Amino acid sequence: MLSAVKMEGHEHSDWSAYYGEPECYTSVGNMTQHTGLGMNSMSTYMSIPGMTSTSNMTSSPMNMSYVNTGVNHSMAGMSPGSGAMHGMGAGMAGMSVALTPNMSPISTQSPSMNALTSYSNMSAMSPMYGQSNIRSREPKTYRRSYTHAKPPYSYISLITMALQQSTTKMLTLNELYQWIQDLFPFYRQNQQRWQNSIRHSLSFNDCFLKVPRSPDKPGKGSFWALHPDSGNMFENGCYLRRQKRFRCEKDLGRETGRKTSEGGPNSSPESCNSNESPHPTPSVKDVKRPVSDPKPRQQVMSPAEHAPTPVPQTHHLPSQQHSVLVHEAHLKPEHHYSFNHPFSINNLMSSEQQQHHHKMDLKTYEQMMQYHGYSSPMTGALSMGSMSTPTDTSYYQGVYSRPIMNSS
DNA sequence: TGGTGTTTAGCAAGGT
DNA sequence: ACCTTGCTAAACACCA
Repeated sequence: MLSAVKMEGHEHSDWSAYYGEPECYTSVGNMTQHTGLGMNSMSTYMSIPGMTSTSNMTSSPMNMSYVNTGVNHSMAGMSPGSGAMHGMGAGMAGMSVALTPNMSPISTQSPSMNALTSYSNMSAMSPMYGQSNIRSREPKTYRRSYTHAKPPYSYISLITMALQQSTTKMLTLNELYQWIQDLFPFYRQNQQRWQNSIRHSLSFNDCFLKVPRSPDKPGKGSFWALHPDSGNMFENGCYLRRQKRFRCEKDLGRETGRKTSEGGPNSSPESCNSNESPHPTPSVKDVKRPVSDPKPRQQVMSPAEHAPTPVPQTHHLPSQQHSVLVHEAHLKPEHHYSFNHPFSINNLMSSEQQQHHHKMDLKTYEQMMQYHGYSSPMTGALSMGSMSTPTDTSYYQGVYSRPIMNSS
């Protein structure tokens, strides 16, 4: 299963270079101290001696622990009884089960802290996270900065997650940057490198659509959204690697003669967008893509063609564009994030946050659907919990027991 | 001028 | 071996 996942293998040297000290990349469902909700699932991305991915994945109710094998270091960073885990409440019972016996000191003594502990390292690298009160104890336990731990997600995954987490399902490039950096401190370094890759991914992959800004929302850069048909890119909600690359259906029809998946002489400008939007008028920019381009840029939605939506926005993005996406998402419901795969975004984000935003989005969605004359229940892009702003989504803040939103 | 967006190219890794 | 996916670098154009 995980063998199908490319685990940043080319960066193995990077990993091993960091393995001098404990390291554990973990994503958890909910780390807030006030609730046990959402702890039924969790994913761990850690390097643990003597652990194999297969051995981990079998017995765990969470179905996985992502483990780097062959790494010889201790779990010192997950020191049992660490004060960093103060306030971590119940509801994390499922976590310890996923750990192998050699992690028993942790799991037995404090099951609720297993996968969290090492993530506390991240508080050391950012003033923002360093403010966490749970960080105040045993500082020397957290020596290794998590900026070194590259998330197991591909850039496409990260973009997809960010977009899906967005209330409006659209983000500007800068917001994407911010979301990724907020969630993964690894990406606070070498920005030129990965941001270039992000831009490349956005432009290159059919699954991402560029949504121009509306005239009343001037600013730099367009919005980026997920293609409404791209819902199956990450089967079972696993964001590690796409099962299959999404390509525009119309392009696919023309790409029979394409030599490789990356480019072809047959991507005509009028494909793809023409029937996905009720008003298929591509912007000027999108019709200029060369014939050999792998991804014709006609997929851009023109904001002027979409009726404004009198829906209260929980995000700062243009409402009419939001409505467009919701509309299209409604036509092509996405289900891929309804799964609870360990590497799904559901596990990356606080489930409580998701629930909260789910409610918000549901309300918004219903209003929107009313406006547009739709009446179907929420099954599309808004069906997943979403976040208002990237700053709200900081995974680590959730880890650090920061009271999140509705702590009722 | 810097950010954004597009395109090309090379490479690595995994799957068939 | 070949194909596909993903990452990275780089060049270039456009625009606020």
